[in-house]
Amino acid sequence: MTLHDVAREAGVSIATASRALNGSARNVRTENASRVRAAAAKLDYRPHPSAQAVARGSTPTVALVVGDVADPYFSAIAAGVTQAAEAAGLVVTMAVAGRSPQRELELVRTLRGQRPRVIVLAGTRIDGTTASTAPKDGRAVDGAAASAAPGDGRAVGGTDTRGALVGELEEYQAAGGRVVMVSQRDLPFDTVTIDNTGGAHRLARALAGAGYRRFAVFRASESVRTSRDRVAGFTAGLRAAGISLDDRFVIETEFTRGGGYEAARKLAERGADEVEIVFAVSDVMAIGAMTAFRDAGLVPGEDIAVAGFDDIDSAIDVTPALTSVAVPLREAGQEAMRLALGGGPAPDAVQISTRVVLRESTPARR
Amino acid sequence: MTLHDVAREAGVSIATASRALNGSARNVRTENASRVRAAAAKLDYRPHPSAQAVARGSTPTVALVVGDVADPYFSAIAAGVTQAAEAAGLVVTMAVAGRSPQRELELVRTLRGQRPRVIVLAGTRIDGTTASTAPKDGRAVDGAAASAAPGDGRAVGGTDTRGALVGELEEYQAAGGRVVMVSQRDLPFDTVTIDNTGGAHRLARALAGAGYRRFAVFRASESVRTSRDRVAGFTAGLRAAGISLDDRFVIETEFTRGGGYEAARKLAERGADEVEIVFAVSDVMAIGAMTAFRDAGLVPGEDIAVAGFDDIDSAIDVTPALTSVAVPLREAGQEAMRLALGGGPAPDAVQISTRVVLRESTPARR
DNA sequence: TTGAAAGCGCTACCAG
DNA sequence: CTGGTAGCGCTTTCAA
Repeated sequence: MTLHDVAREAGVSIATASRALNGSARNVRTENASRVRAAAAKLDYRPHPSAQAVARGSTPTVALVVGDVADPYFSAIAAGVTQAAEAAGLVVTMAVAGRSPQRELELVRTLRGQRPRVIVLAGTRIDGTTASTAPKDGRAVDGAAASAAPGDGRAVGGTDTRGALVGELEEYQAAGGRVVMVSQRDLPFDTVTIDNTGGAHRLARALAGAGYRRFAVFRASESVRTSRDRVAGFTAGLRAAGISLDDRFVIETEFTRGGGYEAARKLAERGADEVEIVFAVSDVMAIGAMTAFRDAGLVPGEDIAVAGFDDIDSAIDVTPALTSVAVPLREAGQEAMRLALGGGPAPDAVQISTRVVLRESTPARR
Repeated sequence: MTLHDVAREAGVSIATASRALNGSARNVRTENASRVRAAAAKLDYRPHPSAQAVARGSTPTVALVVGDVADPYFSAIAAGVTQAAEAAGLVVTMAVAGRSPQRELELVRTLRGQRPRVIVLAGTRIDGTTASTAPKDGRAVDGAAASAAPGDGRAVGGTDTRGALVGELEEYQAAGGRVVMVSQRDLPFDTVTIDNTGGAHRLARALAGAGYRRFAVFRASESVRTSRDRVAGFTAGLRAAGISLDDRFVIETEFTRGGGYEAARKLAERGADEVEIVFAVSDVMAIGAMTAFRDAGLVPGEDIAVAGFDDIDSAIDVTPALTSVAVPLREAGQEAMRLALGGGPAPDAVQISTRVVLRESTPARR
């Protein structure tokens, strides 16, 4: 079952057998090649990837680090990466960072040991690698100081674990590995980003076009870049349509279903007559908000319109169906592999575009 | 950066360094051991898993085969497996079979090459490994003929690819590997199953207890074991409560959202006055059904009650919130690892229990 | 306890 | 084009 056996069975040297089975192109006489293949088939030979790895110095694998497999956000990306990787003959090894920067660093270290061809980091949507367990007071040290422009939020991220991570990845890259970040820009690696700003911009214009004038926005904390970008794009879109957003109706809340519920409850409580429509920066928030409105006696889509962002599956399951912006996460994953496999020089970047989907939660006015 | 360097730095032989860092227990003088560890730390040494693998003959990994990462059913299982595996210091490599038995076989072959410690197959919920691409006429040959009792549905499954798969896994197991199947029983491997029958049974009793008497059931094709089990459990539960199910109201449809919609549409069309409540064998079907009822002018939860199975996230996002049976998929994944890691002799089995969750879609009657 | 050395299975360089 | 053969980095007898 080893190459040795195959070679003997085929009556050639082990070197020839190796070449016929794996090595570079046509340097084996066709006849010999087929004898080897026959022998391999007969003996049910399977190459030993680890042995190949130690001999060549790298494994035909792509290491994928996600925050949480069960989160549709990550699993959609994972699906894309897996699909593209398998098409390229690469096996995916997946690790879960659980939104902890330390864990992420640890994993990258371990994974590097496996000598994968590619490392893909599908980070969270929070600034500074992942920030949920990071100190909130901003005194964290950022390892990649040179490029940490003040005010862009990158300073969040735990005492130097971010710097260590970047260092680790840079070494890996210098040694010939490919690194791709999904939705984390500003790092010296290939990057796939999502067009949050543009999508929100177009959504705003579409809603303005549908006749809406008085908007409310439910957004997450400033440190959530995704939220920030979406709000920025949305505001700009409104402005382009000649509409201004009243600060009183921009409500900061959690980036969760509960957050959306809470914000809507508050809004309904203090009287929502002045707003015709709510834009929540994510679908789960929007869905929570719809329930809250209903609980407060307002019928979503009639008394108050609601729009979200992400176009998650349940957007069409709720009543009324939710207007949203579709984010092709799976494509983002595929694109990440394309970047990794395409030869381009390292710090390359592509942006995945998003698409507005109007549904019954935002009926055209009049 | 190799063991060699560490050994030199510590002034010991490479063999000693190996023993100090990885090998079996206390056979190294404590002083030497700590010197080696110090050297390793100083040099930032990272062992090369592939080299270890080729030397020892196995990798500290668990190979996980799922049908589709983006499907919450699989991603929840994957999350559990990953969590437990990481806790045990194992890396997970994931492969996607895309519901094709051939692909699954191919993957197992490839994965075996990696010499993983464990192989976990999270099969589909269809009989015969995966049946979607299998012939429908039942003339398929089943490789594991001996145990293929007629009528238990196992005959479905593509010309011997199932037999080949079993053979492949048996060889692997004989060579010391551990195999665990999730939700596929009747195979000579460790198995984690979901208590579909019991859950459905309890659901039926709970609904009977809430005052319901006239039931309809939306089920999938007979070849979908999950559906079959749930229907069987449900029927038994009703019987236990002294209720019988009218065959006219057992509707076979697709195991999808669209299937649920279609079934409900038909039922509403021919008049649903005779039924008080519909049990759909999955939540997605139930949700589709709710929409269809609404489209037909019936208010779910008022004019007609609806219950599902799985307790997917959106069960609480729909209106009214859906009564369902929670299936702890993540735990199933963890349990799979526990089986694999626990020493028990191979064909062991555990069942994951399910829990009824009553919500507004099935208000108590009167 | 420790070191020397024989592999593990495969690749790739070097002569032929 | 092909066959030796020297590694790849690590584990594990086998003596010492």
